[in-house]
Amino acid sequence: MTVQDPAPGSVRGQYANTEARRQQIIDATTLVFATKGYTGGSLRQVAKDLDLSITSVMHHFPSKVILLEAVLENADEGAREEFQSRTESEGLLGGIAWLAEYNLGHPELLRLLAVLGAEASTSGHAAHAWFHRRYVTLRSEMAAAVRRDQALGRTDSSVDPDMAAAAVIAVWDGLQLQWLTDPDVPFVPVLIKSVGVLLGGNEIASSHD
Amino acid sequence: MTVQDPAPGSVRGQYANTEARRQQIIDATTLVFATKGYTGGSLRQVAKDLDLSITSVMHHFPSKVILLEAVLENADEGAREEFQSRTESEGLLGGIAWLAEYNLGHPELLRLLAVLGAEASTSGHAAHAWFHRRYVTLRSEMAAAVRRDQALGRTDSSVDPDMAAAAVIAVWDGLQLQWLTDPDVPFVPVLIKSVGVLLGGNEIASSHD
DNA sequence: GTCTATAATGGGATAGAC
DNA sequence: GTCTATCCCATTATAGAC
Repeated sequence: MTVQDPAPGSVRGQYANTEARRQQIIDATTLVFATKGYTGGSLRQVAKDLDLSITSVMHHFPSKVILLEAVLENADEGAREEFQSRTESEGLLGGIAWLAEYNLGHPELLRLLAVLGAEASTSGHAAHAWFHRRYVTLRSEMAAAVRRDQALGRTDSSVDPDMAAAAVIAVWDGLQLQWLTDPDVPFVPVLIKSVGVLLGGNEIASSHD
Repeated sequence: MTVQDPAPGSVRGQYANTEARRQQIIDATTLVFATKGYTGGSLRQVAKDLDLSITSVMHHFPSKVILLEAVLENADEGAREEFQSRTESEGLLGGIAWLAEYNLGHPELLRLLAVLGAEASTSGHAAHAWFHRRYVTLRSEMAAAVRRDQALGRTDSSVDPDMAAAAVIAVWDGLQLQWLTDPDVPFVPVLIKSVGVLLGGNEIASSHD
């Protein structure tokens, strides 16, 4: 039982403000970490962007690491559910096509995950465990989607689901990085085409030509 | 004409030491930047690792940015030539297979490029131009290799060289990141398989099964 | 070519007033 | 919940001794 768990019927009183502030801080920090990284980004910058004092920021998030975790959770939640439902109804390729388009509208989240993901690849990093777990989950979810598509006859059964999952996530990450570095790179078309090829089908390739 | 360009016949005298020191500093900095990033890495740490004073380091590299550029050049030079010659003689897939194995022995360089590449995706970063140029060059070299393979009949002619180049680089970068985060990920097999599929051939797939 | 010393700036975190 | 003030440590960079 905590203050985040008010009695039923409560309007949360003063805590409504707190929730709004927390979200403001998370949003501002997302931008800062996305451009400077975790080690390079500063709470001072976050506070300045929000016209707050650094102590106010630290009132809501007692340490920089705790703020980092909140930022990561927030970044990943956004499109997860919609992606899952699209993947189930339209197949993996359909889900990916939707999410790719969605991502184009949120470059700061992409950059955040790219920058922090690379930074956190060293085992000592504050966010290493989070990203490790994220990749494991992502690969297994995507492999499951491939198997489902195979069972439904939407994907060639000769494809190895685990290999395909790792490869699809890899092209995705890699193309995003190229696009973030150079916005002229045709992110979505190349991704769709590549995923189509990796999943063993070329129906999409022909419908795209 | 600079001090790095001594008269013919010269033994370089005292400059031999300088060259060795420069390389030591570059190597140490590579490790530091690879784990902490550019903004997060410090010259203090570099100096400490080498048992030098920070001013000695800054004597050889007047600023942190200049040191960064030296580190990047050094990181990328290593295997470039061998990769090119392998690609010409054995085809793109052969070159990639060799380089992938080579890279497994130099995780710190991979991590450096991954961390800095993501960090430098924002246009204001000190190394942004370097990575932008690197991607452009890489894509065009790889597209040329695909065209050469196609002319020699080593690769399906229906493959779009530019798309394939971007996709191959992407799987590569993406798989490396997964492998850096989790060494259990079977980097080389998945890469070879994926590149084979992306290049339109499945001869390798069958020889691998 | 390498050192000590120092400057000026910016980092995370804490204490206590209101 | 937000503030001011403060602590202590790390950063890049420069000047000058040897």
